[in-house]
Amino acid sequence: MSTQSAIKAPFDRDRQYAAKRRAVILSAASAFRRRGYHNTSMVDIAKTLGLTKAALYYYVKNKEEILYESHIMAYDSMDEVLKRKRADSQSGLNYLEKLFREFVGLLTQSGVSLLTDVDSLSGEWKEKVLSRRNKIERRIVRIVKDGQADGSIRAGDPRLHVFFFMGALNWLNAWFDTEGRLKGEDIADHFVAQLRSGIIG
Amino acid sequence: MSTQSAIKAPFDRDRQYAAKRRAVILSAASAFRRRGYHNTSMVDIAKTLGLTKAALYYYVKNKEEILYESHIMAYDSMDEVLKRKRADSQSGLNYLEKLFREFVGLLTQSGVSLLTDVDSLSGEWKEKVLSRRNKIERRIVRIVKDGQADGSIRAGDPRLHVFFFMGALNWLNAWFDTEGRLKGEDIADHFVAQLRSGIIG
DNA sequence: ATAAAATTTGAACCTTGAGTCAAATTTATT
DNA sequence: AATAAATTTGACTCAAGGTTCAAATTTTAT
Repeated sequence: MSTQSAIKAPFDRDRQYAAKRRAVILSAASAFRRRGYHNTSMVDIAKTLGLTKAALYYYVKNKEEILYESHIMAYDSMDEVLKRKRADSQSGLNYLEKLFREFVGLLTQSGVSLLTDVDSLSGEWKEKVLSRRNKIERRIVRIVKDGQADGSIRAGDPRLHVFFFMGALNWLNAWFDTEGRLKGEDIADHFVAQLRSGIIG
Repeated sequence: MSTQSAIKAPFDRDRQYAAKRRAVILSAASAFRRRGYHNTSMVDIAKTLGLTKAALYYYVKNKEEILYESHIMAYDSMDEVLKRKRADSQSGLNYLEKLFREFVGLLTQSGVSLLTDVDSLSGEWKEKVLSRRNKIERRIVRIVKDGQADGSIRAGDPRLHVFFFMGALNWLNAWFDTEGRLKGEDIADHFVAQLRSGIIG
């Protein structure tokens, strides 16, 4: 046990730390989504976790970093979906449907939130977040274009197609209530259907 | 002129005052939409109008009142559209298309903004704004139901139909740039088409 | 059991920005 | 031109909340 733990112990420590840091960010992100960034104080975030304001600074440089990391986490999740679903694309439309369903799942099942408070980030951080968002948006636009090429998606400015249903996604984020009677699966079904018939070729 | 102006003068004063107050709110609303409520200071608002922070308080009780009034103005505009378009409804779908086009017009042509910072309002004010929003939402849900009854709109939870395309509207509000190359009319055409095919019966 | 490292805290500090107010300035009235 | 009313301002107060840090506490390793 001694040689083992000598190696594992610091590793576990790091894992503990990382897990706690992650918890801080996830908890904060959820509050940001519900109440907004500026309506959520560091004290609020700390209290939710049973900590003191000061303790947060052991895990995080400042409040802005929390906001930044919540954005990054959301985009990481989306990237993961993008990557995971890449293989099985029958047609552009089919690919898009699958993606959209997964995205709705992220927002309703997992605790992922798309945040809108990008303007509360400064300089560098803001740029990074915006560039991540643009990257994803461009990838989706690309898929729409492919769908238009293979005839599965109807003509029209692909960016406008994307803006339309991405708006639905962002708005979902604002009204969806985990406790509510509407179940995530049902919403996904409905949204995918509406996406599909809205852009089918 | 003397008897006339004796009557008109105070009236004109009031009009001046009201016009200026309105300018304060519109200008602030535009800033709120772009940068967010909390990222816009009273000094910012004042500077845009060539005034000093203190002068704003001659027109407005406090910052929150500005946010409240911007919300109300937006909903007034939407109510006006709702009322104006009521008469000529062929079918539920047709009515909805017209409404949606007008709404897109409000956001792209007129300076109207749908704001999301409801949580920065307190108690009474928050309730009033939410009740206005719900009222409009219910009216639109009602139209969708009518459309389902007359067969012009396809089945499915009407609230989800509404959430979907209202999301597009709210999101439009976030990305649309008055200076950009996309013209309001084109967006309206595209969005109406997508709305239509997304929910047609 | 003890020392070292990790974690958390209480009590301050500091900055930002909202709101106030008496005085100054501008505009309207006679 | 003089006066009154309306409008704007500069200088200030004040509270909220983010951030810091030395000390206290808890956890881990020997």
